[in-house]
Order: sequence, then structure tokens, then C-alpha cells
Amino acid sequence: MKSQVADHPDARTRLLNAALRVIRAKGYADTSVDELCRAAGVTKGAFFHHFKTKEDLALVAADHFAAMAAGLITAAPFNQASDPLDRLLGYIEFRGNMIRGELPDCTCLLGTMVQETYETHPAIRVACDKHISEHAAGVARDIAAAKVMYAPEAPWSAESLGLFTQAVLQGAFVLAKAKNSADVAFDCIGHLMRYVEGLFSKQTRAD
Amino acid sequence: MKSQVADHPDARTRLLNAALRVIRAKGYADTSVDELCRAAGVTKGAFFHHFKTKEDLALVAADHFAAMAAGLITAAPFNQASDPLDRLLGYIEFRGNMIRGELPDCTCLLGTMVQETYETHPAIRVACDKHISEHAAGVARDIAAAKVMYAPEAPWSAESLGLFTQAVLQGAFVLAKAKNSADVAFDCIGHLMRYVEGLFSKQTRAD
DNA sequence: ATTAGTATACCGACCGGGCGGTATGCTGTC
DNA sequence: GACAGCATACCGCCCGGTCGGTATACTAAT
Repeated sequence: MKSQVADHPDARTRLLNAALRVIRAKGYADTSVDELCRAAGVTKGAFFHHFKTKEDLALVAADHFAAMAAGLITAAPFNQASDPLDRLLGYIEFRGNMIRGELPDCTCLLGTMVQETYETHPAIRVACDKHISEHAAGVARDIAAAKVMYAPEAPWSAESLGLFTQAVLQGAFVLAKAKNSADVAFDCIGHLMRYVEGLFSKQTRAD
Repeated sequence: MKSQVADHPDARTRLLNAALRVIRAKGYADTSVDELCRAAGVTKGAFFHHFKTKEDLALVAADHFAAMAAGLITAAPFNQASDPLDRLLGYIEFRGNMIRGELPDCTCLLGTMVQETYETHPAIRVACDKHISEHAAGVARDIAAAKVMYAPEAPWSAESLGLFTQAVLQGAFVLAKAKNSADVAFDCIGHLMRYVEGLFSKQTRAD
């Protein structure tokens, strides 16, 4: 079986969890295999037993991150709302609250990796694109439903707005890293919230 | 004197220009000093004559990039407008049009570098923060002036909105790299434009 | 006008260390 | 006894950085 005691998952899982932490903090290129092994408490032999190359680990780590993020968001209470606009605004608020805590723990592995690898590691770029786009598409599903109800004539597409929400989040992370503080990211998500509310003329609905 | 014939600036300048191209394409960590020298057509001796370390080059390159960007934007025609709101909207439109061309040539060196170095190279983080914040502050000056004229009671601050414009741009670059296409970045800037127009109730003004 | 001194710009061989990756062996389980 | 799941030792390469040296130019004393 895969999972052991809570504190001692198998080497593969520990390597993936270590990859999330370390790569988000130091980037892909500056994270060495040895350091990953140290952080995971395993040896190099274990690493190359489970992953063909360092790039292979990055691809699996991208999947791992996306699955973890999807789990977090699917389980969040805002998803229970029946009104798609409530779900959308709940999502944005939820993302704003996620910013609490240390930066390496709440930023996006995909955005971090794709910045440094989009030219040099096409496979990583494609993996990051896939997960970001799938996540954006999930947001866009609620947007599309909300649009039918509250803004059917609007000139923007649900897909485009879904991607925009992700752009704001990614950009917010960049600024937060630059300023070494999550405050600016929180502010940015506030602007995103105001924009989306405006698009749906939120003032006509109860709040 | 510093400058030679147009095609043969001195080694230092050629290294800085090469740094802009290469680091924006491959990231800071994955760019080696040797490769920089090759790209600039100089030797390693020249590199370490002009820069103490690789990190030192990054700091100077950040200044170099910021100066170049500031020059581009200051010279743009939209800056001639007398109405600060026209300058602001002109700025956003200008940034949208800048997205044309190859990605490594139009993305932001500061955002790219700070993502990978914010934990490991504090000096680079500070330099990137400085230039991003200064640029945002420049945008915020027009925002503040426009706010006095068109939205004096608005609940958001000019500083916060200035930073938000930069977050959208940085995030747009991340998505463009992931999708290997500038189209998504253009769309994102379109959303930013719509948001800002909405904040200033643009529909009450001539267009 | 010559020379000596000094600073700048640049060259390229070289170095130690860390890198990604490999080869081989051990150990428990089915 | 086959095989998954590791551990350990090791390899060759490339990395950032050093260093001794050269070419050129400017300054100032003779």
C-alpha cells in the first residue's frame, strides 16, 4: 500500500511534499536533488528510484500540487452555495484568506516554475499550463453560470475572466515576494473582488 | 568615454544587454556566467572585471532594466495628455500594445528574477522591489490626480490601485509564459482597462 | 620628447566544489 | 527467488570565481 503512518509517508510522497516547499521558496533551477533529499529525509538512491530525472520530479510535483490545491478548494464551504455568483465571490474571498501564513506555503508552484522553465523545459511549461488552465476553467464554469443569470449581454467571455482571476493571483504572488509581505496580495485580491462585483452589478443583489 | 560605435558598446553594456535577454528567457539561476559572456561576445575576465559576482550583475541589470523601461514609457505619446485619467488609460493601452513581439523581449526582468530569488538573494529581492514599487508609484501619481477629478470619494487608494496594475501585468506575463502566447496577456490587460474605466465611471466622459 | 608610473579594460587558463545522474548492493515481502 | 524499496559510493561535467598577465591610455616629472 501507499500510505504509512501520518508522519512517515513513503519516500516518494515525502519527496513530493519537500518539492512543494523547497521549489516554491527557491525556484526550480536553484533547488538541487541533494537538497530535496535532505529536506525529505531520504537518500539520493530513493530519489532516482522513484523519478527518472529532476525534470520528471517537477512534472509529478506539478500534478501533486494541483491535486492538493483542488482538494483544498473543493472542500471549502463556499462551494456549497447554490448561486454560482455566490460561489465565484466566495472563491475570490477564499483565495484572499489563503494568503495568510508564510509565502512559500501559499504561493503557486505552477506559476513559480513556469517563469523559469517556459523556454528551457517545454514539458514543465506544458504541465504548468495544463493545471493552471484547468483551474481557470473550473472558475470559468461558475462565471459562465453566473453570467447567464446576471450579465447575459456582457462583452467579456467567462473563459477570459477565469484566466484573469488567475493572472491577478499570480501577479499578487510576485508582488508579495518582492515586498516580502502578503499584504499587497490581499489588496490586489480586493481589487479583483471589486471588479467582479462590478461586472455582475452586484449592487442590485442582496449582500 | 563610455559609448563606442552603435554596434560595439563596451563590454559592460553588452553584458547588461545580454543579461536582459538571457535572464528573461531562462531565469537567473539557470543563466550561467559563461553563457552570459558568450551572448555578449566577451570573455570571463571581462565579466569579473566589471562585476564582483553574478549577483552583483543582477543588481546592476535590474537598474539597467528599470532605466530602459522608464525611458520607453516616458517617451510614449500618451504621456503628453493633460488629463491624468487620459494618461492613465493611455498607459494601460500602451502596456497592452507592448505585449507584441517575442515573450523574452517584453516580459519584466524584475518579476522574473524576484520569483526565484526572494528567499535566497535578499539584495536582488530588494532591488526588484525598489524598481517595481517606484514604477507603481509613478502610475499612482496619475491615479491620484485622476481620483481628485473623477472619483474623489472612492474607497480605494491610488497607491493600492497602482500596485494592482503591476500585479495584473506580472500575472499576465506568467500566464503568457505558461500558454506560450501573448494573447492571454492582452486579454488580461483588457480586463484591467475595463476595471479602471469602471472605477472612474468613464461612461460619463467623452471617448 | 622621453620616460616612468598608474589606472583601466580585458584575456583565458585554471581551481575546488557541487551538480545531475549511475552502478551496485542490501533487505524485507510476496 | 523475484522484485520493490531503498542505501552508498562514485563519476564526469560544469559552475562561480581567481589570478597572472597584456594592451592601451593618461599623467607628470625630467
